[in-house]
Amino acid sequence: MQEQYKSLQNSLTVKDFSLRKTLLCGQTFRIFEEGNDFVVPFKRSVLRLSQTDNKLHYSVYGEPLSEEEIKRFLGLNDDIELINRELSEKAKNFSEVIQYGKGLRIMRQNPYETTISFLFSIQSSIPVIKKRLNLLSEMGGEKVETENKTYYLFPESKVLKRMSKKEIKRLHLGFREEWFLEFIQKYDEAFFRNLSKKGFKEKEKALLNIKGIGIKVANCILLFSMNEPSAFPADVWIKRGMEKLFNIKGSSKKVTEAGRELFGRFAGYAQEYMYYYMRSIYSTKSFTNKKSRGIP
DNA sequence: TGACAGGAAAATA
DNA sequence: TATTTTCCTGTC
Repeated sequence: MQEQYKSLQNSLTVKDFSLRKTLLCGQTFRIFEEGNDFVVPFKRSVLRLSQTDNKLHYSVYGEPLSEEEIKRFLGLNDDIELINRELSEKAKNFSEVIQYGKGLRIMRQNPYETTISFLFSIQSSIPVIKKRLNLLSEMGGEKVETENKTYYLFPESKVLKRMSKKEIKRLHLGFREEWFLEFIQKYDEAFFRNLSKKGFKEKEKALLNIKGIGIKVANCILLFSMNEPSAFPADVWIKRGMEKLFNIKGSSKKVTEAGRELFGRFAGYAQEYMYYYMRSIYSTKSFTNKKSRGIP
């Protein structure tokens, strides 16, 4: 049993930041709501986060984390004023979309975990993806205790490599199962650490080489975990948005290329703003609830 | 309870 | 090279 650590509650001052939007805009899946708190496993720790106006409150369980690690994780180092200014200059009539999603940040997540998350996301709704990832973590991740609940870290590659086919069947992955089995045998955290040092095209090519990863998932991994803010994943919502706002339609590849061309180096932020905007306005599902509306 | 949501790969044109 | 078909699970 590892030694458990809990920090005192700390807080840091934030500007143009919405914790809720950032965590609920589809870039990350393993988030747990406890009242006003969000509990998020990260690295070898569990973070408890909450926000009041321009204060972000956090405590850490498991292993200690520096303030800098937390800021990087939540995209708090991004120059959001520069990004928003540049995006509204590049695309006409996009200010309303930016205004709507204001506070969203692109997170910097672990690429190994993010790759598995988006492999699981193929042809799946968010609640289904969450269920699979949480079950996988309970099966192979280390426990971290908090006051009222036990959480599980995302499993390491060495643990997943030892998992039996029978155990993996419990995830109900369907046609994704053979991609996952191949992935955990062939790849590990070190592969992604090395790949992260390369350029955009080389990263994208290596990701597309993984069975089960196409243009959309590759761009999700680049954007959410490989520090490539120009990546532009085109899912159904982005396709709807690009058609509605700019009359651009076509395959995922075509829409991704058009989005990167239109928005430039911060296209990923445009993508997240558009995703949030389209889902909030057009979704009939729970995403459009009171909670996610109009929060700072 | 059957329609529907959700991407990649293989097959086909 | 571009388009169509097939794959599977969970939800409402």
